[in-house]
Amino acid sequence: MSGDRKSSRTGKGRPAAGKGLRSQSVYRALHRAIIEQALRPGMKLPEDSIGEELGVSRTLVREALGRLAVEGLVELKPNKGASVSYPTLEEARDVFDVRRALERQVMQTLAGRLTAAQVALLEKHVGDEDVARAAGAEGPESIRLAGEFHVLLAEMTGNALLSRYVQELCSRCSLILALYGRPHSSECAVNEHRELIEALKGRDVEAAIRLMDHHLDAVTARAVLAPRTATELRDLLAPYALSEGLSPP
Amino acid sequence: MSGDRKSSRTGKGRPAAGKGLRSQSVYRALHRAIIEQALRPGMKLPEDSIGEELGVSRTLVREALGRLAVEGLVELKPNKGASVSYPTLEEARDVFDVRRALERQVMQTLAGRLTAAQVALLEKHVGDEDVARAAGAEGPESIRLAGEFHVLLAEMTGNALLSRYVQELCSRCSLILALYGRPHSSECAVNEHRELIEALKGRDVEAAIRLMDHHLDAVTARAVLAPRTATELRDLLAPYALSEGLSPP
DNA sequence: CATTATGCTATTGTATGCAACAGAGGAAGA
DNA sequence: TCTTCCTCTGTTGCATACAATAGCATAATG
Repeated sequence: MSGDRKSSRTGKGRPAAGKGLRSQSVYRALHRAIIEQALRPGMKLPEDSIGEELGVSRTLVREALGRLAVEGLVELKPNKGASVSYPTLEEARDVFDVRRALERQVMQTLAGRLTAAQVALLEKHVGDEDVARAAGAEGPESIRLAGEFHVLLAEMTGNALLSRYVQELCSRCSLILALYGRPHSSECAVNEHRELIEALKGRDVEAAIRLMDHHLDAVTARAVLAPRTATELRDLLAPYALSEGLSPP
Repeated sequence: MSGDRKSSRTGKGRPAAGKGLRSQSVYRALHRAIIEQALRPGMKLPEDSIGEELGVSRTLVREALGRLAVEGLVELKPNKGASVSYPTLEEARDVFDVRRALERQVMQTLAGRLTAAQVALLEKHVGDEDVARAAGAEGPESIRLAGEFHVLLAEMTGNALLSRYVQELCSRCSLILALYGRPHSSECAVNEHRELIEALKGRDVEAAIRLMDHHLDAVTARAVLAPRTATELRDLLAPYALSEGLSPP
């Protein structure tokens, strides 16, 4: 009953409910820049420079930064300005926990209710994922596409709010994977996405939910989220230690 | 393991991660005004007037409105300004669906892990709810307190993000209940909250989750969310028709 | 030499000014 | 009378200007 009640087309045409035209543009530009790691975590984001670079005033940059801060992609310290978020391991786990909860809801809503067109769209998307993985190895492009698959699913529920939240969470996950992800992190994700589609075709809701749980477990496991609470510096240096053949006691 | 890992005190001390000082004040003022229905749904919110009323410039009002828009409390149409959100029934259902998913996660995290202090805090809160219901009948105050109970629970998970989302959703639910709620809508909520606390004391996670599901079902049912998809005007006029003894064909 | 005081600079916080757009109301024409 | 166009007002979109704060370098002092 709720398979595609709104605009089911998951495409671009936003519901137009937004703010100023150019403000939105700045927001999107920064968003993409962060997700694709042109702007790396921790990097400072001065209003002046950005505005100058994008040809707009501080006002619009400020507005965009504010929104990005609400969504957790940038950190905004009073009188100290904005910087690209540098999520801690704790925050990373929080994000994944919430994401699991919401994606379960997605599966519950979608299982056994996908139209043929929707299935086709999803399959086309995993095709794109395959291409991206084959071509650009597993750069930011792969991470972005993997996230978009989940956003696509969420949008198909017809629940705009659910969709917005999943999108937000996927953005943050991109950041997190970029920070803590091991090389080859999105390696087998594509196959898992195919399995998800298969599960959704059937009517076994429980199975679909379990599969999504496993998928997200796998994604989490591929990141370095396994280590127990350790001081931030340790987390930061561990990869370098390993790559140099050093082993911390 | 994640019962109270951060600041466990659910009290006031915000993590200080915010923007300008006065901007925040404007935001909070408007937020409260909306939740407590001083500003009713659909009401226009001109930047000038509000700024004048609060003694600040349009800039800060604009910033606050932007944030409120992201959180779904105000609607922001380009070149037409802001107004208090007037959620449709569809949107209301969306909100409740997402809320259910997240509050399940809350129960799962919390069941059997509450400290004595946390239990005491929760019980004190339901006490306040009782007082409010007895005194002010069931005005906005009751609705606000009912929402705060759930926020309190979410904060006890130690998951800041989960907490933020639940807070956002509860705010929207306040709006929704104010719009579509029947009289006496929060009537038995207090007892249900007590039952939730009892369930959390035990270790039966499944039972706790089921109870929360039932509670939210009940809350939803108390609103007018039952009627099937109907034209907006109809929803709007139905209560008036009933109160006048008229029955639409 | 260490330490504290102090002015400078760079960046944010806030207010205001100007241009653009939407909508209401009236005037002109059919 | 009805329609159409136009002006006119109120409000937003965006840019700029000013005030305030943080951090740093430097200098003064024990």
